[in-house]
Amino acid sequence: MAEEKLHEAIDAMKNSGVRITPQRHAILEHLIQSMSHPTADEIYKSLEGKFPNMSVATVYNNLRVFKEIGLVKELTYGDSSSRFDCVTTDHYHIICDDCGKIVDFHYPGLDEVETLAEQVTGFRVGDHRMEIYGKCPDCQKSKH
Amino acid sequence: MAEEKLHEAIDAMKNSGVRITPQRHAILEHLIQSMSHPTADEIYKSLEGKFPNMSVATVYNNLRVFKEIGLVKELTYGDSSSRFDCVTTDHYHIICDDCGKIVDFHYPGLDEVETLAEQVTGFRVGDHRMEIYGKCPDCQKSKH
DNA sequence: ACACTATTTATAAACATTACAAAGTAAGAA
DNA sequence: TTCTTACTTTGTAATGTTTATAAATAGTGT
Ligand SMILES: [Mn+2]
Ligand SMILES: [Mn+2]
Ligand SMILES: [Zn+2]
Ligand SMILES: [Zn+2]
Repeated sequence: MAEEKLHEAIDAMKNSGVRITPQRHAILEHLIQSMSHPTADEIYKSLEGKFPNMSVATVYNNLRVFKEIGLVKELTYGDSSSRFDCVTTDHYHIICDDCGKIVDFHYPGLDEVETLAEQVTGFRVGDHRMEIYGKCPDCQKSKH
Repeated sequence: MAEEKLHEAIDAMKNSGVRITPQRHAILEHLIQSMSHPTADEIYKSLEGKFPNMSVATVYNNLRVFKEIGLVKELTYGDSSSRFDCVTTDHYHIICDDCGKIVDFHYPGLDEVETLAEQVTGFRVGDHRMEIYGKCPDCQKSKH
């Protein structure tokens, strides 16, 4: 399943004329296998073992390339650094205020809100984003 | 109306034991009168004339103070710098992809989504955020 | 006026991200 | 396979926003 997704991603790169380098392969693999929403630096650190000489700029460069060909989405929250999501199908996120955990969460698109916004503001709507904030089950248990 | 809002803000500061300084007064006044969502640096630059010696740190410090006593909200988008909103009643924003314009937009809270997310994820939900992206009327006209 | 504390200022530091140039490499052509 | 070339990686410097720090300043209550 993850294997399959990686192959699809590599095909997408070939079709876009983007070269497949060992670094790109590893970054994609990490994104797909981790099943999380890592920061550029987390990816960089997780690949230190395999690529002791890889530059952090390479991670940033390639995440941008992946974004451009639609392989990943960038998630920008208030905190310092962006996170990256290789699940590009529409979904929302719910985020723990205490520990920062990010969990995927599906819901039909908010078409009504988009339509109303279009009517009220005169904008031509293209997209929207939504996140929900709260306390995750683990953090609810700890009596802090 | 803006005058009134400023007075309310000053009262809130008094009640919170926060001193009223000329800088704080000016920052609040700018936030209220501009009717926009300025960055810290935009506020800083707009007050250069009146306060040639004001430090940019003062702007950041005071925006944090205002946030703590609930006078402003910080808006963090993907781009580099935070924006600040002195309208603290619940509302959403629609943002132009081309020129960055931010327009307020009212809609009943998305209670359904919050409830569903709570059930599906086990999180205890506290809050949510949503923005809509599109092309503003002005940018639609220009044939770029 | 005095004392006390909050605030401002100037500056340096932190941090994520991008820019740049030189060295290295993937991929197609010969 | 070897060659060629444009793309990629690397190392480092630069950028831009925000925070930390310490000394100077200014509100506030006595
Ligand atoms: Mn996700
Ligand atoms: Mn607003
Ligand atoms: Zn948590
Ligand atoms: Zn616009």
